[in-house]
Amino acid sequence: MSVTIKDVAKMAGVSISTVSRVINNSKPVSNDIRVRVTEIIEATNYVPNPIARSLVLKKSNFIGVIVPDISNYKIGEILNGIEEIGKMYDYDILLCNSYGELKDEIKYINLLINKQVAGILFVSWNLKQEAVDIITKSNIPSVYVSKNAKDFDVFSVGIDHERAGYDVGNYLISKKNEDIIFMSPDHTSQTINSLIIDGVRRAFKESGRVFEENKLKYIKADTISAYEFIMDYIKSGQELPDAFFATNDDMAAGVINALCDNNIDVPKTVSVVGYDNTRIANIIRPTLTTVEQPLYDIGAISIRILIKKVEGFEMKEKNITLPHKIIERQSSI
Amino acid sequence: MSVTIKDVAKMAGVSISTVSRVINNSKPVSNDIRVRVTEIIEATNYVPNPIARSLVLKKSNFIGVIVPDISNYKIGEILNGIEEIGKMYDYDILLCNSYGELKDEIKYINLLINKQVAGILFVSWNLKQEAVDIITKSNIPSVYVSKNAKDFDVFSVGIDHERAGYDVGNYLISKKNEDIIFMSPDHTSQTINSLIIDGVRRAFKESGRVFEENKLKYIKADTISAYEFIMDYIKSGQELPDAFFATNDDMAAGVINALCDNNIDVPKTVSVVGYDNTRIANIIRPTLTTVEQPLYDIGAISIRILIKKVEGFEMKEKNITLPHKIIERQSSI
DNA sequence: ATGAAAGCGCTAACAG
DNA sequence: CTGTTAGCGCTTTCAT
Repeated sequence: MSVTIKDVAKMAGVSISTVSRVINNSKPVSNDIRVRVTEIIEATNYVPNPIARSLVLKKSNFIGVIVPDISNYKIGEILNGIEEIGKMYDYDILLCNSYGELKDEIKYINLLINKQVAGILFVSWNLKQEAVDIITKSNIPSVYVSKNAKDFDVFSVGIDHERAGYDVGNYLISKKNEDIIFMSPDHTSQTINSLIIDGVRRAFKESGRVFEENKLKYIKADTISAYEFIMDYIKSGQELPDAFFATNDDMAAGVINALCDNNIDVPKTVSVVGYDNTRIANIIRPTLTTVEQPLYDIGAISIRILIKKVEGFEMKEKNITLPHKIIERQSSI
Repeated sequence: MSVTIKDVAKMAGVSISTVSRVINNSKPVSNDIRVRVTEIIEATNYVPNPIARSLVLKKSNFIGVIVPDISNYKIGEILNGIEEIGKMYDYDILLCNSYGELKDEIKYINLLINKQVAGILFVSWNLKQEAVDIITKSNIPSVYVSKNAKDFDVFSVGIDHERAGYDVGNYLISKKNEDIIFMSPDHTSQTINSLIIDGVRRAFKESGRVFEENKLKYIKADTISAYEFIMDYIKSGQELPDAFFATNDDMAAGVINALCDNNIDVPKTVSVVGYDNTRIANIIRPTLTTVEQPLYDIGAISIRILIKKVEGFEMKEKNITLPHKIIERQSSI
């Protein structure tokens, strides 16, 4: 059915080795033969069978990408970068969705190793030693995207969440907010959220403030939960703080909605700051001050590094930190 | 390095064909041998090399998925369904992002054919004959997800946008909205948007109303453009309609924001209805009445059908239409 | 510079 | 039921 190297060889009146040589430029071939073979390749639309090639080379041009949730906005942006740059360098993306479960992460790592992917790009909410170990042992080049990747001896790309938290802390302080309430979905260490809060703590410390632990509230990471938290807060009759800082935009949106539903002026009475700069930040009223991460670039750079590693370049820098940015909008003053 | 079928055969003291037979259950094998081989396979952690298998079978267990935009919310949800069900049946997803460009769609189709994927799942905003032709000619099983897939002789999964538009039309009419303005991003035929509007037209016709073409406004499909359209509309002093229907939630959000910024009560003065039921619909105030599509299911069912085709089942129904639903929220009354 | 031949790991006749 | 053998399409020694 489709044309093979044999067909090309026959048509050109040469051996298949010669055809292989002109395809891969692996050994000198006399000029007239090279031209003839090339012509035939073009005429027949011949494309080498990548599977056969993989079999003998023991290496595919697949890059296995494991992500924790395809439909997540942030992951989607990162994947856009990965896919675009990957294709640019002629690598194909083998996509695995782990749903953030270590069990599935490991399952997919093994699957990718078995498929002899050229490289593994591992995106995780929370990197675990076990996953790193399996990948490392396989000797397959790998790059990690995870907020805690720097805790491991691996190549990684990301932003400095502690620093971002620090920046938000300083921003809030500079705006003369005395009483600030922090909303974060969890208190286990090593999550993005706790890194952000760590940064805030540092900002507080540096400006001689005390970070009161009871100002840190653990709320589920969605709009509804944040909304209800604020409703309860108001109902309880406690005094409002000068500002709320939620570690993701969804929560911040819930805060704004609850405040507005109680006719509390945002930002005049209370400022609200989010994190992630999702589409919602621009749509909600008042629009949301938040922290932007270069998601597309995280994807693009991580795969670029991975491909360099795959192709044998020595990389010096192991951890690439990309810049974040506070986007100031209407919700803070 | 890794253990092959040869190693297993040697260890079991049988031929490689026998090992192959127990792996694939392709031919009867005596029980004791089967047990012995199985034990060795487990002990050695042997996994057949999928590349070698693909080479001889001329067929991989990859399913090529071409999507128009990974980071798009709707695509992400569909991909979730595709990935999850695909993995469940042991197929791997080869992801290609076409950015909706026919040129790239074709490039990736050819790439997937060359990779000998087992099947192609083609997701497109707007299916073109040329793409269909190439896939069809390759004889690779395929399933399409595109609002205009039904215009071609292919297997497809989706919702009936015309019918959804019809339902929205009837919904709006039943709510006693006399004057309605429709906002849609384009007027080229065969887009989702025009299908929706076609449905509205039918609803109008059936209830004896005239669909006035000047009530249909072509606006760019983003929040800002819709916002500005409404601002201009109000500034121009024209009378407000009873309702706005935008063919996506982002636009509807812009409408709501503009209306609210002008102190126009939604829904008491004007109702607003969107389309897609994105996260924004629940976050914006007032929350948005909109049309929900079963995105995850579209992905899940389309790949399920594709896999059945790949595995040789005869499918009778070519076009699967999944149910949509109007989600009534605060923005309409 | 070129060709013949071996072999990557596996499946599928074919023979027994 | 089991083993032998011939490839799948390609790369890569090893000769020439």
